Amino acid sequence: MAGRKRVPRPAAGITQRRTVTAAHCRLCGSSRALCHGVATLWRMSDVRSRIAAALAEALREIGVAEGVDPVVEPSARPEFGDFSTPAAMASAKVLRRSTRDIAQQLSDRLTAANVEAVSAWSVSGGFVNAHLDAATWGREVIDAAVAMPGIERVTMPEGHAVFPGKTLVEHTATNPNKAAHVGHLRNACIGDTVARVLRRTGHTVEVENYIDDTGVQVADVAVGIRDLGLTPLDGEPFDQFCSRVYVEVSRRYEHDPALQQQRAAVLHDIEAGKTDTASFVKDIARRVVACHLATMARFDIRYDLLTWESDIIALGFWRQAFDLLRDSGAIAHADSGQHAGCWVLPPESDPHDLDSDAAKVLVKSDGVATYTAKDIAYQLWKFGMLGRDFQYTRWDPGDPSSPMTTSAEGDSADVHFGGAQRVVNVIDARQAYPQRVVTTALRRLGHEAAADNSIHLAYEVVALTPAAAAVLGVPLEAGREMYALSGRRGIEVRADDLLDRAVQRLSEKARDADSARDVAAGAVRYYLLRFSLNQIIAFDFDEALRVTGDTGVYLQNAHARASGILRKVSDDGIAYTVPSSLERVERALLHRIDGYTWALAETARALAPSVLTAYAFSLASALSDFYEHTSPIVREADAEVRRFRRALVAATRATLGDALRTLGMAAPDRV
RNA sequence: GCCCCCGUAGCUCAGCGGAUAGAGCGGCCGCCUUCUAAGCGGUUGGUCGUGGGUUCGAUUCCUACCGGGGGCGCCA
Repeated sequence: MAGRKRVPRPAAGITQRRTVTAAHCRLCGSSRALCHGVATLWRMSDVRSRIAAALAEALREIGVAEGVDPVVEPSARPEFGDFSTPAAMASAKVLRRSTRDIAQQLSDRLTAANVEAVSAWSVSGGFVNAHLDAATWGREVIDAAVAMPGIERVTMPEGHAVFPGKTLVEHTATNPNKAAHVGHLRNACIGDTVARVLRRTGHTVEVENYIDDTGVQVADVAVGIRDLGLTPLDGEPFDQFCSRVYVEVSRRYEHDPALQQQRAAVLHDIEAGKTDTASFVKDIARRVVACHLATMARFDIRYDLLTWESDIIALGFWRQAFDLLRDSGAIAHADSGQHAGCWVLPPESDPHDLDSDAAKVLVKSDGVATYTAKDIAYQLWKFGMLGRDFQYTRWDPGDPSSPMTTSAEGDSADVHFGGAQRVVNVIDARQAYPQRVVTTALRRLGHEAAADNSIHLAYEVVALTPAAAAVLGVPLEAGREMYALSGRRGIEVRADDLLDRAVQRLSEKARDADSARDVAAGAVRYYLLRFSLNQIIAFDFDEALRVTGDTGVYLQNAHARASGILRKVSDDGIAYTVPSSLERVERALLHRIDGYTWALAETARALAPSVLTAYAFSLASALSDFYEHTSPIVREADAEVRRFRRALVAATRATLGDALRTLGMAAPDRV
């Protein structure tokens, strides 16, 4: 590459289409050769993108475009300016010249580039720093933020691409045999937030909730109700009743192993298509799913489609997948060895070793397909590679806002699901191995792109601190730091109960019941989202229900505070101007607002909700800092200052509101 | 045995190659006749598990250990 091609710098606000030039796609991670047609819509409306583009050009001019990334970051400290780049230090090595000379050279070229809203460049300690013209930059940031609520998608900044085609997100997938607990809720909050973030950044998204209504867990409950005659207590919600049955049946298995034959009989009846047993089990599952949907709706979590495992079986999806796998040689029948009589998928390391410990049995010697087998069929369907489709009906025909649901019968030619180009499965980290088997199967079938775009969005579990375990009456063991949740043993914090407790806590100070409910749901969501995905959440009641500091309550309160200011300070209808000299807290707040699209883009790229929670907290903190360290706007005598600060608060409110809604939280104007 | 995750302040966690390692909670001291004190300021508190290595630069990347958790089923 000549490295001389001039890239025209578009004026602010101009939208351009261009192809990503990095060696690897930042979205899918594959090399450019494998990543087909990913294009990015970028708008040079933010200074940071403009600086990065100008820097890239400057690096080309000094001949290091290949070896040095045009990294531009917010300056570590205000005295270093507004944005800084360490590119000179990296260039020094390539050019074998002094950092200081190169920094000065870059600074000179950047000065000559006349980047809009940059007033000066400086060099300090190897960094080249941009100093912004507050009046120009501030107006840009505020205007973009205030306009944001009206635009359908937030524009991705420089270097961030939108994945083309449909992304299918599967989450929740709680077994339909018990009430959802806080672990299931973590899954649902992650999945729901990822879907919201992708939609907000311009992606096409479909959300599915997989219902395992043919597994052992629901069979356990069927045994408890049908064979043991367990009945609900007066007023006991059906999902909680099932939780109790599940624990009771599991307890009885230990004393009465013969009881497990009852479960085997139930599973056998389902497999054989014996309709009275199947409909009995399906009825249990339906009623529990109704409870799960109600629970999740309290957190504003909804689905486009409920996918029933029984439909995958009834419609012969596995049979179809099996034929594809067998005909392609991806799986083979083991005639001898430890897997004799089974159809197995050989390990990644050796596509022919049927006897390996790492080989995965997909069809047991009794002819029954394993769970992972059905998951392969489902994954193929998700990518539209099965050549078959479900029938669909409305979950609640009387409620158009209820999800669609798969069905084995009926006629629904007008609706279509699946056929995605990318699949995100939100499943806890313990299931990494079977998820890997699924992608291996796709690869063996020759579906390389689908395998590459099959994302197991793994997250660690929620566990109990000793304090939380004690609250639940779990016997403590000396030196033990974590206690696992277990629906089977009844060790759990139910999602509904946790929310009830949060509502109760907030009712003390909330203006009314609706407000307490909204803020409580947001607070619980925030708590479950703020940990990075590979961190086990050490669940603690005091921490989860806390209302001060780094909490959802603080964020929502900050939004209400901004709304309150806007109510009190009337808009006089005269256009604001940004002063050329800003207060420390004003500049800091503008920087946080300016950083929103970057935080959102990074969240979408990494599929990491905690990036967005951390951003939202930093924005709310910046607002508090501003609020506490400037005099009340409502009493501000200088009309220009008043108009500017009002606009600044309006921009903050718009941005924080957008962030909260993208996190699935309410953005209340009063609390 | 092999694989994955975690180890940063008393506690819970951010920080995914750049400038003096941050936040919340807890402790201590302050601030409500001022747009919501669910707030703010100050203070206390860290050999970033340990040893090597790569680099101009490492909490961040590599490697070997140590400690904790999880996974390696003809369960889901």
